[in-house]
Amino acid sequence: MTHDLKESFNADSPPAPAALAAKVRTLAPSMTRSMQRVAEAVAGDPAGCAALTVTGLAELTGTSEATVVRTARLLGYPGYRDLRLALAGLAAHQQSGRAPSVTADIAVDDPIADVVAKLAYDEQQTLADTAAGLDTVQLGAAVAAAATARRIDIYGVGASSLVGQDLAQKLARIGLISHSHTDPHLAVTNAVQLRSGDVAIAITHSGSTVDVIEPLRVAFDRGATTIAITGRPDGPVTQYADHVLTTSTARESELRPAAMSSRTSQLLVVDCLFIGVAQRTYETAAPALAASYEALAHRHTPRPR
Amino acid sequence: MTHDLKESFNADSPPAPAALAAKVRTLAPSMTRSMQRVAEAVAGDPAGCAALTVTGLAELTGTSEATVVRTARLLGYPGYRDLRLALAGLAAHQQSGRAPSVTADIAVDDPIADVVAKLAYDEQQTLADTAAGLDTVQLGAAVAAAATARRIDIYGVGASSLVGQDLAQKLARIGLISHSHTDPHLAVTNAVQLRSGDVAIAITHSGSTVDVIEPLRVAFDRGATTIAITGRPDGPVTQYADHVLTTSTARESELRPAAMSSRTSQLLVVDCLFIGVAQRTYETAAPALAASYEALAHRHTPRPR
DNA sequence: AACCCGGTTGAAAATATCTTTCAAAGGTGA
DNA sequence: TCACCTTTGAAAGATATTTTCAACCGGGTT
Repeated sequence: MTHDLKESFNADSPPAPAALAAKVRTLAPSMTRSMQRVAEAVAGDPAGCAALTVTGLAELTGTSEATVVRTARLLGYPGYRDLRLALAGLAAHQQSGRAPSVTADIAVDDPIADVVAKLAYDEQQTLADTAAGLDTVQLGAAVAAAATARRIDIYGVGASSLVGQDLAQKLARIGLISHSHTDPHLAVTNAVQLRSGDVAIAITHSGSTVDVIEPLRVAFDRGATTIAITGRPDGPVTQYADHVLTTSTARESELRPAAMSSRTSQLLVVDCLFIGVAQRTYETAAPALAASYEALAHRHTPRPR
Repeated sequence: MTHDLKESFNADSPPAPAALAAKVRTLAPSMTRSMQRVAEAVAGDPAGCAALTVTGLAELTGTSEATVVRTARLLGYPGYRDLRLALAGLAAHQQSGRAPSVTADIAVDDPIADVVAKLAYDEQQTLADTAAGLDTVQLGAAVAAAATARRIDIYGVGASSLVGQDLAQKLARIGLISHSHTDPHLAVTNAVQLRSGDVAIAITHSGSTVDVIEPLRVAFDRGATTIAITGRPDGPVTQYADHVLTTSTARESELRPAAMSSRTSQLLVVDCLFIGVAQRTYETAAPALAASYEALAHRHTPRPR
């Protein structure tokens, strides 16, 4: 049983081409120590690792062949051989794209201009990783469910609540009935009302925020279609999710909390979800968008005289 | 002597990068019949061949393993294994050469994968534009004011309110007193309380949202340091702003409302502001960040696996 | 035509590489 | 502390690659 589950988790993400570094970061928390060492080596020097045999890589990382193979499996490849091929591809890919020098962590004494550059670069990277790692099949399924939903409930607390509100705002603009819940009690209270044909969306970076999992579980039990937007596709929240949308996990530093890049990543996913829904409900979405724009016009001062 | 030595001696030791097709053509005449068949297959479909084992390629070309290895040697690789790695790299390289179509607008009938790519690309572009257009002097001044402020009030409505909340959340995490106001009446009511040494931040993409301008004006009149984060540096809001931080305005389409990219841009500015403040208040910010992280830990379920 | 000979080819053995198994080491909670 | 579960690597087992070597082919000579 557990074995089957693991298998399906690995299988749902087909051999990644360029999203490897992102995937390593996403999966790192669920790895054991030695596997992390291997993953680190692989992400750090794809070209170098591509030149190594299992034995070589095992020695380099101070682990065993078995661990190397296990890591390759966790990253979604059938075995080390295939990981190695992907690595070679990645290396070639990196060769063409220039790697800028702003990759360093943000330090306390960085001048403000550096902060801007590094932050912008990091967020761009996060976007690229997220896009590369997003499962379009899952996304498509989520879009289909949301587009035809009777109502859409969204759960998120902390930084994720803002993402939930953003989505709710946008969905409301195209005439869909959606609500973002922040209060865990009210969220559960509302979730009880859901039934088949409704959609519930949980947003949690950690994948293990109880305040968000609980309402999603209730919605799941009531027969609603459930969607999880999380950075931990192996986290508890996915238990109750019909569709899982994975956000990327960027490296964080002391000054740059993880919330920052997870938010960027979540927003991209949410935007994609929104656009997808807008496409499917174009007939009603387009006029609704235009109308909401019109309605807001008088809230602005007439003209910059 | 500018001519590349490596290239002229390519037949010998160095493994070919991407010039494989050319090399095949050059060396074809000196190949035997079955080797030509192998070389042809390899040059014709690098990606496909990279997926095959020696035996597979031998069968595909109707030859033997030995011939495949011989061909690999002739092409300059130590053996088939290395040819295969090069092939994988070549395939990835070719793959990357096609992506200029993402610059187009998002259409109603775009497949979901295109939506993801275009959206990610657009938001990356927005980030780059914002970073390039941000006035670091103004930012520095804003940071200085915020870092020493008695309290920080933030005004934003609609999509911008989420950005304001995001900033308030983060500032709270490093121990600063800040509040994000959404209700225009309450915002004004609170603004009246401000005085010199306080900071007021208005966030509005259009630069002319009355609900946001009004409280900023009040704060300005009361002597607080005022900051405007806007996409229209010539808009009415800047009248009452001591420091103006400009966000970028990306082109929008019917399906992609301006709110999307303005939000991305605003968030980057807000993040920069936050990091800047965190740097200046590092002594208190660092422990506060750590503490808030600790406090949240128990809100997650203990074991993710 | 029959024969020889250098070059070409593939079957199978030899080797290298990858994968699986399994028991010991390490850690965790009762 | 002990029992239990997880993690780990050594070695056995399975595949893939390389090498070996004898058969084969084609053309020129007797």
